[in-house]
Amino acid sequence: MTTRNREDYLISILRLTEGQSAIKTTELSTFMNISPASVTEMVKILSNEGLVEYEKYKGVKLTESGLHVARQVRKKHHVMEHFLMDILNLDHDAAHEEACKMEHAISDESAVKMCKMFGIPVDDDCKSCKNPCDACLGKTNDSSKVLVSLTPGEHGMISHLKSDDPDVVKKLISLGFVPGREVTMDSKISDKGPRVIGLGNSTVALDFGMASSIFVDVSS
Amino acid sequence: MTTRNREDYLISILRLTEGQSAIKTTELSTFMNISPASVTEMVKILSNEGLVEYEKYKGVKLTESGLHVARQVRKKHHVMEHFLMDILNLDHDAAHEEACKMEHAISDESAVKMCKMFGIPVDDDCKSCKNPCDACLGKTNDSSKVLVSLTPGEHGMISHLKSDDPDVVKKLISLGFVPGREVTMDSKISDKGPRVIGLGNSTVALDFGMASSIFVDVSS
DNA sequence: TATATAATTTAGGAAACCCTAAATAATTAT
DNA sequence: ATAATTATTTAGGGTTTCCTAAATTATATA
Repeated sequence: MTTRNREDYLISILRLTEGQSAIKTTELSTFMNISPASVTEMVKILSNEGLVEYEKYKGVKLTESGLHVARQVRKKHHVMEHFLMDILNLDHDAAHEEACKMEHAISDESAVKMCKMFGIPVDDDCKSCKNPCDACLGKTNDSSKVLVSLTPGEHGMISHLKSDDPDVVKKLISLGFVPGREVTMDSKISDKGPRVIGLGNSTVALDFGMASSIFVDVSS
Repeated sequence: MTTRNREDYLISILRLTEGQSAIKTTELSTFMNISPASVTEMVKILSNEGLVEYEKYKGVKLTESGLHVARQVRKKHHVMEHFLMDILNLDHDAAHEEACKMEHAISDESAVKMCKMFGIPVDDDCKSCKNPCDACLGKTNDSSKVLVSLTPGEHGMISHLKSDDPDVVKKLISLGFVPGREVTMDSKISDKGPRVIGLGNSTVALDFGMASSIFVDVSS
């Protein structure tokens, strides 16, 4: 069970070893603003716990398990920072500061859920991550699917419309595609082609762009 | 500057003194699952810092300033617990557990923002609080109006979200409707019909229910 | 009221981190 | 290659919290 402190050491080491293979304890000490002596002491402990590889006078680097822990924590940092900046509107410095505390308090599970919920973009951790979380892959928790992605026969209720072009939304509404209505995917010509959609008793054909602006909660 | 630990002591004392005026160190010890000796020791420290009143063999109670700190922390606990349960779908026990850690990591400011964001109902702390936060009063900013009530062309900043259905809030957040963001009422189909809303560069159509859960500070 | 029991506090110690100063190893310059 | 300099580690201490065992005070019983 790694403590807050140990986690801080690990992510700092991760940060500094990016690119290089190992760093000197003095570098770490400067980076973390902790005396060289304390760093040496801690690094020996982390080494005993199998989280880092350390050779006297040579340097430190993370082991596999240390890397795993560090990445986990850093991912938590990113999620929290995102939450604080984009949802609670803190400025970057304040968000970073606070995320440094939160990253140690949030559970793995909650962090993943938050990633999913906010559809957090790929963070650098996941570039080299063996099993990146959904969030890092760009998925979101929003259960609704874009209409174009439905297969013929699938149906559901329109949850919302979203487009960069206001005219598209208005046009859709004027066609009767309003949130709450039932739609069915009838058929499609091609992947990027128009879609034939069942809407109430009528059937409407929409081009790909329009159908990409409709989000539906699919019924099973 | 109170540490995590001290904060834990304070909220435990708050919890146990509710109703009574003072509690015995042994009670605290049982409640916190910490040895009586350690509690006595800590209580002396808290007393020196002016956070509790303590008389040997008599008992402990919070001072004004201790009460203030304890309430602040407990408010944070409630907000986090709410977030974890209603937004991230943790069950109560897990949420409580995790909130016990988060409550020490989140800043006062962020906690207030979260209260506002979720329009958290009055929590018991604020009943006797001298300056309860807006969120606790349930009065979410007089000046804010429900989004559905805006007339086309009106715009403003989202002040908070509030709905009886946690899924609605979640969905709104995942769509980008978070406090602080600018929204414009574009058009409405009918009184109880969906609304077309400008959000950043995109335009979204939401059904009446969703749009009724968004509160905005209208700009003049 | 005197004493047995229970509650509470003091004493002494341990673990996690931090620090400064002194010692030692590594590096650089002559 | 050797001395001077710099980097790193060891030594010795300090703080915060925790614990167990022993001492003390309060309470209850006879």
